Amino acid sequence: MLLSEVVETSTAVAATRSRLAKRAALARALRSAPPDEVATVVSYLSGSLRQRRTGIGWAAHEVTAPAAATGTLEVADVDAAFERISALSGAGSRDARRDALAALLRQATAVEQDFLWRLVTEELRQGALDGVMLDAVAEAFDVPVPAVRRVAMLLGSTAAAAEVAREGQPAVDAVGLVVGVPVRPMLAGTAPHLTAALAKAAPGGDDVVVDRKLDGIRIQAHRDGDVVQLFTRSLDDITDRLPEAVEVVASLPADRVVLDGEAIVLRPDGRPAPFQVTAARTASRVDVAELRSRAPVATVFFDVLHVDGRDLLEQPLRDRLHELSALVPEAHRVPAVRVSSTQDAQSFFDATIASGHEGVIVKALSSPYDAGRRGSAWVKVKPRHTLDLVVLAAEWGHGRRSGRLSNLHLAARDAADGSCVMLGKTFKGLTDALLTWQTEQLLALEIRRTRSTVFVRPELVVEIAFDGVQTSSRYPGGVALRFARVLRYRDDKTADDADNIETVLALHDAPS
DNA sequence: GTCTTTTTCTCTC
DNA sequence: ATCTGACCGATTCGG
DNA sequence: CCGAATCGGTCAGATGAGAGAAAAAGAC
Repeated sequence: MLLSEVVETSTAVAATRSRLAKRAALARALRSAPPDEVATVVSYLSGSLRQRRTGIGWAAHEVTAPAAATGTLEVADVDAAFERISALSGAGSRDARRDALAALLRQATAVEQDFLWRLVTEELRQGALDGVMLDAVAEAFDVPVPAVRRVAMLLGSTAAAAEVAREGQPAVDAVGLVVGVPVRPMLAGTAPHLTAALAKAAPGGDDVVVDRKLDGIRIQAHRDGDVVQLFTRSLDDITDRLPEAVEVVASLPADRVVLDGEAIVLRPDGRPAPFQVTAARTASRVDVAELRSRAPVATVFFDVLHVDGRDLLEQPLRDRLHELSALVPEAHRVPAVRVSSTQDAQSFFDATIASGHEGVIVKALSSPYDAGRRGSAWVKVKPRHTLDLVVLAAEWGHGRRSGRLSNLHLAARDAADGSCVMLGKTFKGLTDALLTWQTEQLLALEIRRTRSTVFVRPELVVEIAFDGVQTSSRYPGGVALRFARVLRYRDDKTADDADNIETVLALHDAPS
């Protein structure tokens, strides 16, 4: 299949805002793709290359090449080119990658070059990604959407699901969980407080379990006999980085098992280490033995998807938890309670926060393991902090925010001298109306600008919600806000009324 | 030529 | 990660 | 009973923080 056909489809998809029309256009392209190219076409038309890492990013935009007059590039050639590029490493590999990229771009027309850049940078912006593509696969090959969703979950990608779907429903139905092949993890929705979470997860007052939410990294463990593998939320294999988790899985009284859980570094007193400590530990690939002795990870599980030949994905959580408690000792299970009242849930939440943990996840006991979407069977609740901060600057937005000032630079006050201490940036929580309003206000306060940023007199005060304060080497106060988002502007406050840096530092739990 | 610092990318949340 | 706006199917409302 | 308004579930897109690894660039 020609790349130009894919690009034409993408253009058609981008041209309409209707999801049904996008789906129809995508389905048409999938039907005309040859069998061995379906997976690549699905990948490209949902905004991703097939290669997980290419070593090419924003900096490679320096690379330019004259455009070809006619589109003769085949999808398979593009995939092969990126396969070669992603295999390059060692000294001089950056230039080798850029040369290979330039060679590819020379074969592409101007519109194809643009499409390839958007693929490489993961910014296709055609209004359809994996979710719409999944519907399109179902339409193209006349298979029910839930069946396609199920296969995409089991095989870990919609591209792999499409290869099966094109063979028809019997092939789709024959797919089961394979121990060793990571499953897309089930995700949780969010709620502002417990009452809302309970209403969302158990609308009819159904039974729920409340899990402690640990601030570590998600781990999916597969064991087939002596072979244990660990995967992250994005299905990266990190088996070699967490030997202590491997040992836990290897010690379980089952031969073949798939578990879902969390790895987290705990302090000697059992309280959680700051997230940065767990993140650094789980990201390190060298000297794992040494790191293990300094920052051992605790491994705890909260779900089980397979035990000795039995797939449990479609079983209700109630039954899966029964299997989990029979298989995994309590020390390696996430603390959880079954609650019959909001008060019980609240006291578990309060105790969880008091012990230093992140929050809770409310789960409907009747729900199957439904991966890939952020449904309402699991709902997370975390406490929220707020501060009134001064706006120091704002950056021009991109895409649907272009022409408006979007990303705000935020600062607390230093009471000693009235100066401002920057704590981070945020673009979240802004409505279109606020975006327009703040652009006008900030331009009136402008003192200087760079290409991307407008700096202003520090007079506007904005109320910011955030999850916590973390150690920072980038910002002058040595701390930064985690997940900052705008709640509202404080027209009633001046910069002198904004919160002080001391207030922020008091919330900081320094790593030990 | 070797060691240190900076940049870029990829990953977690 | 969080958040807003948009799309769409289902349910409720107005006449 | 039919079309319009409203609601709830999802999706896309805009862009945050830090840390490690690898390669490039700088210092001498």
